[in-house]
Amino acid sequence: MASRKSRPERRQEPLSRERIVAAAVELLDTVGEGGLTFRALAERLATGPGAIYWHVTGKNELLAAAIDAVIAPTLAGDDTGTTPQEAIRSLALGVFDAIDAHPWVGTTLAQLPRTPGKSPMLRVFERIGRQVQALRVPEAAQFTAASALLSYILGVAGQNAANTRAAQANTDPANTDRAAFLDAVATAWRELDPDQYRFTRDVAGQLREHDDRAEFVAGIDLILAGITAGRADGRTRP
Amino acid sequence: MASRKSRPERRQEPLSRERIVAAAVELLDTVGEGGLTFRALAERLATGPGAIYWHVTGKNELLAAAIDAVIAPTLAGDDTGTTPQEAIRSLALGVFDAIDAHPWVGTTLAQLPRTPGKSPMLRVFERIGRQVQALRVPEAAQFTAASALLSYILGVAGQNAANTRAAQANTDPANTDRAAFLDAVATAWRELDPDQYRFTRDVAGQLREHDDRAEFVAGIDLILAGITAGRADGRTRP
DNA sequence: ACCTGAACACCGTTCAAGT
DNA sequence: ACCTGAACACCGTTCAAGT
Repeated sequence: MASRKSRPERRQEPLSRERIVAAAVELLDTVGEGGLTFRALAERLATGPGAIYWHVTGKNELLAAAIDAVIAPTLAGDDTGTTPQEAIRSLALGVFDAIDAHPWVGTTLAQLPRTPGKSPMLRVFERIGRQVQALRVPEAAQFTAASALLSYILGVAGQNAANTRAAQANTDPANTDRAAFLDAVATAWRELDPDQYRFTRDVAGQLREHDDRAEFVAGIDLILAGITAGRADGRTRP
Repeated sequence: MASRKSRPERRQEPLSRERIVAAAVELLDTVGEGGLTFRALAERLATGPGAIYWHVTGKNELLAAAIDAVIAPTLAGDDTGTTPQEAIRSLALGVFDAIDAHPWVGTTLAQLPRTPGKSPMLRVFERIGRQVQALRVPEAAQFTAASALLSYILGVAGQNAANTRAAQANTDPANTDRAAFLDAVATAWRELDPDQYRFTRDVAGQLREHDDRAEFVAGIDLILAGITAGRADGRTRP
C-alpha cells in the first residue's frame, strides 16, 4: 500500500573504492590493526571477500589507502602568513594528532616506502621541504634537513603507536588511560638496576608530568634549532 | 667397528632458547620477515612446531629476542675517552649498521614499546641519555634530548627497512642494488607534477650522490647542534 | 621435563560461476 | 562490468599423547 516501487535498499549501494576504504578505516579504528580482515570487511559491506579484490589489488594497497585517507586531510591547510618554523610545527602536529586519533597509522606509516604518489609521506616531505627552503637553508643541506624532520616525525609515530598498544594490553582494552600507563612505566623504570640504568632512573620522574604532544614539538624545535644554528636568524621562536 | 658408542647426532642437540633464537635470526636474514614461520623454524631445528612453545611464549617474544640478539652486541663498546658527541655518533651508527645488515630489524624495532628489560631500545635510550648528561644539558631538558635522538634513530630505521624492501621488490630479490634503486626513485621524483612537488623535484638530483649512512649521521649532528645551540661549547665537531 | 605432530581456528587470495 | 562464495594454501597456537 505504502509505495508502489520500494526504494533501493541502503546496503545495496554499489561497492566502490571509497566505501571500501571508509569501512576499512572504521574497522581499524574500532577493532584495531588485527581487526582488518577481508572477511570482516566483506561482512560489513554485505558482500563476499572476493568482491573487494575487484576494487583493490590487495591488503597492502588497502592499508596504504586507509592511511592516506587519514593523513591527507591534515595537509589541506594553508602555510602563508606564518613563519617557516610555525608552519613546520603545525604541519608536524597535524600528523601527530592524526596518528594519535588513529593509532594504527603509526604502526604502518613508518615502513611505507617514500615512493611517489602512493605514499602520503611524500606529500609531508614536500611540505616540510618548502618550509626548509623558506628558512633559507643552503641548497646542499635542504635534503638532509627535510629528511631529518620527517624521520623524527615517523619515529615518534611508531613509538606512540607502540605505547598505545602497550597501554591497551596492560589495562582492559576499553580503558586507554595514558596517565596510568605512564605511571606504570615510571614505576618500572625506578626499579631498574641503578648501575645499569642510571640515566633512565634519573628521568623516570619526568614521565609523570609528561605530555606526549608537548614533548613531540620540543623535539621538532630541537631539530629546527640545529638547522638554523649559527645563523643570524637562528632563534627557533622568533 | 669404528666406535662402540656412536656419538650423539649433531641435530639431536637439545633444543634451547639460544638455538631457537639463532635459527630465527638465520631464517630472517636469509628468507626475510615473511619467512619466519613456526613450521619453517621447526623444520630447521628438526622438530615439530609445538616444541618451540616450550622455550618461547609466542611469536612476539621470539621476534623481540631475535632483535635483541642483533642489537645487544652493538652496545658492548666503551664510551670513555671520547667526546659525548662522538660517543652518540658511534652509538647511533652501531644501531644503523646492525639494521643495515639485518633489514628486518628496522621494521619491528620502531614499534616495540620502550618497556624495561624486554626491549633493547631501553638500553639504547640509557646510553644516549648518559652522553646527554655528559653534554651538560640542563636536567629538565635531558629527557627531551634523549627521546628526540632515539626517535630519530628509530624513524630512520623504519625508512631504511622500507627502502630495502622496496629495492628488493623492484629488482630481483638477489640483487639489492641500492644505487639502482635510488636512481629509479630520483627519476620518478623528477617526473612529478612541478606545481605539487616543487621541492621534491629540486632535491631529486641529490639522491644520486646520496649516502644513507652519511645522511644519517648528518641528521644526528643536526639534533646535537640543536641540543647544544646557544652554548659556549655549542660546536658539534670540536 | 621435554618433545611430537595432528588438530583448531583462523588468514589473504584466487577463480569458476553467476548476474 | 561487477559480484558471489567455495576452495586453496597457508598461518599461529594448543594439546593430548608420548618419552
